Amino acid sequence: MDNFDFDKILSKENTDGERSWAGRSDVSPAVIKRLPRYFRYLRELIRNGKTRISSGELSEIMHVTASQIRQDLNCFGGFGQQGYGYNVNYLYAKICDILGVGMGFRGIIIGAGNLGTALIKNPMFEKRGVDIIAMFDVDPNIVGKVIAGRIVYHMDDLEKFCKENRVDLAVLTLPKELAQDAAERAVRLGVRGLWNFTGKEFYFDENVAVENVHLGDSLMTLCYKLCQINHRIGEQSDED
Amino acid sequence: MDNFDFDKILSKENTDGERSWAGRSDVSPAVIKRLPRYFRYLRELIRNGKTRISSGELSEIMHVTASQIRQDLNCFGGFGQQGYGYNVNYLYAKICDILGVGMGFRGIIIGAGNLGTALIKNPMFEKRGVDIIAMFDVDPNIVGKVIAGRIVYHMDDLEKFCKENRVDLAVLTLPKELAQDAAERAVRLGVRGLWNFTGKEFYFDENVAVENVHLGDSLMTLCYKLCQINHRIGEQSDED
DNA sequence: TAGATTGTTAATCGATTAACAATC
DNA sequence: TAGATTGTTAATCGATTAACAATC
Repeated sequence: MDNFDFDKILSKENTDGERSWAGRSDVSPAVIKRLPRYFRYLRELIRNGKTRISSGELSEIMHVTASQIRQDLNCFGGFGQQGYGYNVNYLYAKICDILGVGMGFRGIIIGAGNLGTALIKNPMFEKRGVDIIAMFDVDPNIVGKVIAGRIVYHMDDLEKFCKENRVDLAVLTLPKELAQDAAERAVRLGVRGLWNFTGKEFYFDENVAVENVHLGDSLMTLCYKLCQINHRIGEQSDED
Repeated sequence: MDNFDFDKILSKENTDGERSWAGRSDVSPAVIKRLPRYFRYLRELIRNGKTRISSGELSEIMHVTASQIRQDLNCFGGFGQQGYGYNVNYLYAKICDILGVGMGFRGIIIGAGNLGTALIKNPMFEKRGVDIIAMFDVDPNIVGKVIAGRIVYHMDDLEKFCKENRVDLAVLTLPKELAQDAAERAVRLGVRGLWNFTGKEFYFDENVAVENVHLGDSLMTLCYKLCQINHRIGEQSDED
């Protein structure tokens, strides 16, 4: 059950013969932002052998309203069936289609330090159908190594590599100071997606997709919540 | 200029004598989510020696509307001055206060693998005033080591450590399978904040702050954007 | 058919933007 | 004073929730 073949679900009857939603949607950002979470929970359901689910049931598991789930899923057409609910496999296949899982995107990781290594060792990429085909670094102690099956090339070979291999996206896990240069080189070589962990925020033109990840922002949100809790608890004990 | 003393700004006239906002605010989630970004940009301005800024100028740098900036900053009272703009140091100090920078939160990292190591080697924690005082792991090859100045203890010593040291938050960078147990133990020991990278989503009671980080969601958002771009570009060449 | 559950509309709620009076 | 820029209100926009008719 644990090594469930998710790819099979994508290549089966669930997708055959139907027009793909990939890239076509004109859906609100709020909905799009929630889709990856549906993806995760649907995989979990599939792994647990669940084949059908109602919006009510899913709402309990995911801690959102059933109304929102129905509204969200309906943006892309009727995935469900009245009186029955949703077919889990079918729904999973649809969401994968919308999000580009199965598009066969290929990526490279620039910066093979701890963060780059942590990411490549995580099954995250495979699960989402992204194939990381190489890593790059400048450190002579790292260049030439093989990490999780990927060769670490020297940054000097970036141009050569990108000309010989189609690269759709680059994961930027290198130091901030080198980030701008690396990003610009990658984009010049035709890379259209940047997953950016460097802390710098990049703004390219509309033909380059950028995801700026700021872990520090998340840490601050946690600290904010901690303040709220501490404050509330402090107040309570004041009242004693 | 690069090793600017940000702490000095927090301890100076900017905070003295005024009632702290920490924990007191009743502000919309949308605003709170944006504050860490202001924090980053304000630091950048300070590092560049800028002492005053208008909402218009900041809006250009941050790619948001000036109106939103004024609205956001006003949730906490008048930080600015008509005809002048905002004092950068003062604004920085205020936002730090709201977000709990300077509260002296202390944390531990549970899981000293590549991700835990990547995080501790990043200046992120210091910048936000969070003091990571120890790391924990179960791997005998890692336990006993010192990473970025922090001793890696065995998980068996978690109880002992938490009883001898106040621990406000725990960073969970350990494998999914061990996550639930580690989280519950930490909470039982009085830890009130969990920065959770394990992929599992935790729901504790209202007295435990949890930030569930899902890097895969961010990767999927990138893939979605890539699909959109590919689709648009594909359409254009169809029209030729 | 009866029961269940979606699809979809309408109502509510919240967040963003625009505009300008207040004021430094 | 004149110019600049905030603070704040009102208008717009978008997202969420509630409700129920359609339908499996």
